[in-house]
Amino acid sequence: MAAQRGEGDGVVTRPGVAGAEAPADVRERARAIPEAAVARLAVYLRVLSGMVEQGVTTISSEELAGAAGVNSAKLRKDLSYIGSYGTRGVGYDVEVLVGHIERILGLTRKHSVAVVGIGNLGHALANYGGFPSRGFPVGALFDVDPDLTGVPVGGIPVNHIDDITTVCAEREVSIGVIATPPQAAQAVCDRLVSAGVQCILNFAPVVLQVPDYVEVRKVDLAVEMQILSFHVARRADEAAGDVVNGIGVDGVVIRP
Amino acid sequence: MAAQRGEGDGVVTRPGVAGAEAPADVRERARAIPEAAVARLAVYLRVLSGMVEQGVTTISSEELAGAAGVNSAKLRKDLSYIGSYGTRGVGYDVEVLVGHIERILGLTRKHSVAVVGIGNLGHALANYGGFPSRGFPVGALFDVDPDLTGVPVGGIPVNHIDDITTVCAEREVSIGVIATPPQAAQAVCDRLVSAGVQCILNFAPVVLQVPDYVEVRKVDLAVEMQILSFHVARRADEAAGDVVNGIGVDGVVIRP
DNA sequence: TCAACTTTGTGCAAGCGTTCACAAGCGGTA
DNA sequence: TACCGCTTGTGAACGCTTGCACAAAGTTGA
Ligand SMILES: NC(=O)c1ccc[n+]([C@@H]2O[C@H](COP(=O)([O-])OP(=O)(O)OC[C@H]3O[C@@H](n4cnc5c(N)ncnc54)[C@H](O)[C@@H]3O)[C@@H](O)[C@H]2O)c1
Ligand SMILES: NC(=O)c1ccc[n+]([C@@H]2O[C@H](COP(=O)([O-])OP(=O)(O)OC[C@H]3O[C@@H](n4cnc5c(N)ncnc54)[C@H](O)[C@@H]3O)[C@@H](O)[C@H]2O)c1
Repeated sequence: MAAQRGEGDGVVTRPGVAGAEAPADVRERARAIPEAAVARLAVYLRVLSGMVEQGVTTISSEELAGAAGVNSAKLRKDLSYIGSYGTRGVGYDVEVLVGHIERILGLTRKHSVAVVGIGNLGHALANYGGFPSRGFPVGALFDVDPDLTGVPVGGIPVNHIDDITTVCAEREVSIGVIATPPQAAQAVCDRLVSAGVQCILNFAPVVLQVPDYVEVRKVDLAVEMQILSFHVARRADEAAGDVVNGIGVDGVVIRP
Repeated sequence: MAAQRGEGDGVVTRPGVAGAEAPADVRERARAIPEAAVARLAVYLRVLSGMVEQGVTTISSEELAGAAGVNSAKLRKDLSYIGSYGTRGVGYDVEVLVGHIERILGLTRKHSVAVVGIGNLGHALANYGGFPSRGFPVGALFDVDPDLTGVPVGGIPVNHIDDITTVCAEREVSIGVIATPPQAAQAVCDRLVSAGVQCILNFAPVVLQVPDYVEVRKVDLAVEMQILSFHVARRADEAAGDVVNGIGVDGVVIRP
């Protein structure tokens, strides 16, 4: 399960075969893009979309890198994974770049999203306008609570969880979002998988067990905060330590 | 900004000095823990807390790794960053491990959280019981909307954003959560920073500019979905490609 | 047309993080 | 006590990621 990812990523591009047909080239290239670069490409896309709205037509790696908060060399390398679409001495055509990133990220088709668990968080997600506008229309909502079934949230009526298989099939759901209490998460996950959903975004603080072919990403806000907490603690320790060791005692506060 | 991190992390443990005082040892060790390991430690902590509740007293690296969804060697290495608290031939004492991870993550003190932007998402966050129970009491809520000021959400009355400096100081806020529309995010961030907040969790889809000493973590759900989308697309391409290339045509579907 | 200037795309080396594999250490047993 | 089996802790190798630095390739202006 963990092996699966390393396996897939490491093999890279079947070197010799290359050459002729463009589609194969694109395909092979897509396979070789490091996960970390994919995440950044999505960020570049967001920044570039903003640029388009501001009427910017051309942008240099330096400018885009600044706006995206990364090093320009890294940005160029990331873009090089998807092809050579820049013009030396000029920069990148914003719309062209948007098109290519969208293609690589598979955004040429819309991905219908199902939210399961229409509580506090589920309501916020269902009402959020940011998903449809970025290629992810919310296509279905599910909850176990019979009082909720039929009630429209964000314009979509809630279905009962028991209908998950048929509804997901009908509406061609490709991404499932789990926003149920942790106790229910694994069961919901299993039902999503049986319904044919292969991509899951999980907000419940539990580690989901899924078959190899299912991709799970988790968002655990408490973990995020704990990482922040670690940095605070480390910084406090550092400061304390430096004072104790007599380093930096001269009134120069380290990271004020 | 980037240089700063490498500097701090690389130096590692001033080897000779070791021995005597435990606190220095702990401090030096904390400095050397890789970011990726910190994120996983937070996950181990969550799993271990569950174990405590189930009455489990001892756990092997293999079991814990399974429950946390990682490789057992990685888990042991992660734990080794914080010290040697296992017993060979037996495993780890769950409570002891919980204590040490909490200490390393700085969870021995509570971190008061301020949520800014009490809209859809802000309401969900304010009502969420998962933060206080994991060491992050919500201490303040802010919004620009005058109709909201004074209204209690999740038991805490909303303050006006203009009072952010005084209120944050009073309540010793150490983590700021930004849940405003993207246009307002940078301004809110600046105000949080002026108010002395050094850790920020950002839900708005914008890249925040902050001074070096401020730690920002972002949660962009559309980016998460786009990463999932990439994998779907890649998988589709792979399947198509393999058929085209005549590889795997023998009816064996790759990742069905 | 040519030279000066700008910016991309990438080879390469260094740094991190992951994984393997096994010696060291502990508890239990005879 | 001496041995056995189990599990930790970690050195070392590997592979991914980052950042540097520069040739290649384009534009601009004379
Ligand atoms: N609210 C937040 O801000 C927040 C933040 C981070 C993580 N989370 C996590 O997100 C999840 C949801 O949080 P919440 O605050 O919205 O909880 P909630 O209790 O408000 O909502 C949970 C919803 O899930 C439904 N549900 C329960 N079992 C179900 C099942 N088997 N199938 C379908 N629906 C089911 C419930 O009826 C309820 O409507 C939790 O796991 C929580 O830990 C929430
Ligand atoms: N709702 C979601 O599920 C969701 C998901 C992902 C990301 N986000 C992001 O989170 C943010 C909030 O989303 P939302 O759906 O809650 O939006 P919302 O419009 O419901 O709420 C935004 C709130 O911020 C307040 N606000 C505006 N300007 C402010 C300022 N300068 N200072 C303080 N408060 C201010 C508004 O009064 C409002 O109450 C957005 O950036 C959105 O992109 C939301």
